[in-house]
Amino acid sequence: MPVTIKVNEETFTPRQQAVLTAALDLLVENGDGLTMTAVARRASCSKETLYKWFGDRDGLLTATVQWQAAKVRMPVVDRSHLNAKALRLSIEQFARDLLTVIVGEVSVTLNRTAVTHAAQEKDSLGLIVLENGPLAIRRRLKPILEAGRDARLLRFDSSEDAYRTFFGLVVRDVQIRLLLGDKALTQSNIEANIEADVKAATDQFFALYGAKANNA
Amino acid sequence: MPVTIKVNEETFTPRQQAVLTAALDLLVENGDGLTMTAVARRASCSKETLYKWFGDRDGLLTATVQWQAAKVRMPVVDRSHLNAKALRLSIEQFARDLLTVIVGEVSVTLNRTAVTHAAQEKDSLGLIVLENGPLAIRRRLKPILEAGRDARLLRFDSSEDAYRTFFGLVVRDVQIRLLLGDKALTQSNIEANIEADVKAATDQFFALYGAKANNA
DNA sequence: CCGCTGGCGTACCGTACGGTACGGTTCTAG
DNA sequence: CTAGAACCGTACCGTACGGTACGCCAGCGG
Repeated sequence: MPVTIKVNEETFTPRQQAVLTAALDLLVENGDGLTMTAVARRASCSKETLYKWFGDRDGLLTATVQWQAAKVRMPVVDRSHLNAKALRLSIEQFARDLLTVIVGEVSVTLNRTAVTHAAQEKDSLGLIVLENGPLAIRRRLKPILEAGRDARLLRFDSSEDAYRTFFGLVVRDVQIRLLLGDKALTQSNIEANIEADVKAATDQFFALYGAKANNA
Repeated sequence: MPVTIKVNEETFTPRQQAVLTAALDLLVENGDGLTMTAVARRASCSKETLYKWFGDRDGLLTATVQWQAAKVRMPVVDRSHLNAKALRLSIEQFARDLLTVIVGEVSVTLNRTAVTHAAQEKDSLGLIVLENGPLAIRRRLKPILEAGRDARLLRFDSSEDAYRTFFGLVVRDVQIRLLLGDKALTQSNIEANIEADVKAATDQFFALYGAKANNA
């Protein structure tokens, strides 16, 4: 019952990772209709093993989400020599990574699962996704923004506000529409426009927070 | 089995509305742990009646979501005489309404339910929420934006892009964090800042799309 | 007063699924 | 070769819940 909280570098054996992969696949395919029996069959393992390793269904779900979420690694941009061009490229890269991740099928599935979970006062999954999603972005983006400000390339009072504006400009209504299953947003449809959207968002961000207003 | 699709003005009797209210209350309280038995008990009606009226569980859920979603009515702003001040007030009002709705407990619950539903290729609820949420905003906002453009108060190529930017600037990361159950966002916490956020978003929107850049 | 319809309450059924038990098999250690 | 651990496969149990059946009462037209 007291499932060992997998804090951070919980190392899963390859076999366990295979199980988690199977679980994730099932999650992506069948939505939250994830069955212990189904996972066991897909992973060619016994249910007893599942319970031995992960405690219960929630434990398996948590491990899966956590394990996958931790794999999303935003590239760290170096903020050593910051000129205008480098800053812009960094921001743009952030926007690109953010959009690419959010649009991905895995991300949509994970977010849906976490939201579902949060709808039953079991907020553990929600917190994990939150931590590895928006908050991770924030942690990584803020230093860059502040470096930009120190270099007089950006202008803002609160880096928190700047980050949230950035998030809004990039994500817009895409994520919620994907979560709600908007058929008008096909994968290919979005991916084709990612570059344009990234550029637009970056332009807008600099228009709002650039030290000198640039009317692109 | 063929649940009659409640297209639009499906008039529910007062008794039925009471049932739907009960269902909505349970949804808000217990998340998606909505049980037919629980609804019947709460509404003091029999399960048989529920099935007679709504067909099955999904039918009840759909009716509830649809009925509630339809109650969210954005005030229509008159776009007869558009000066800069009136336009700004309209936009601001939109931002305020949008944020207020999105932040509300009912909205969070409905969106969570719809997302959960969408996670099981049953996208009906997702479509309903989508239709009455983001898309409703879009339908109502676009004419105003275009009127603003025609009056040379706004400048943009695509009203679609302008709408989406507006959405992003207003909503930012608030909705997804609420859906994921972020404890740092308490109801009161947000509501206290709504006015400031609304003003900031409006300022930013006009900075990006105003005919003349105003450096507020 | 009689019968009928609508709806309440409850008991009931079937099933799906979380969780457990157990026999059989492979692998490793000594 | 033997003992034991790990694990697979499967059968099994308990329960929760969607959905149905039925008995009962209230209101109402005749």
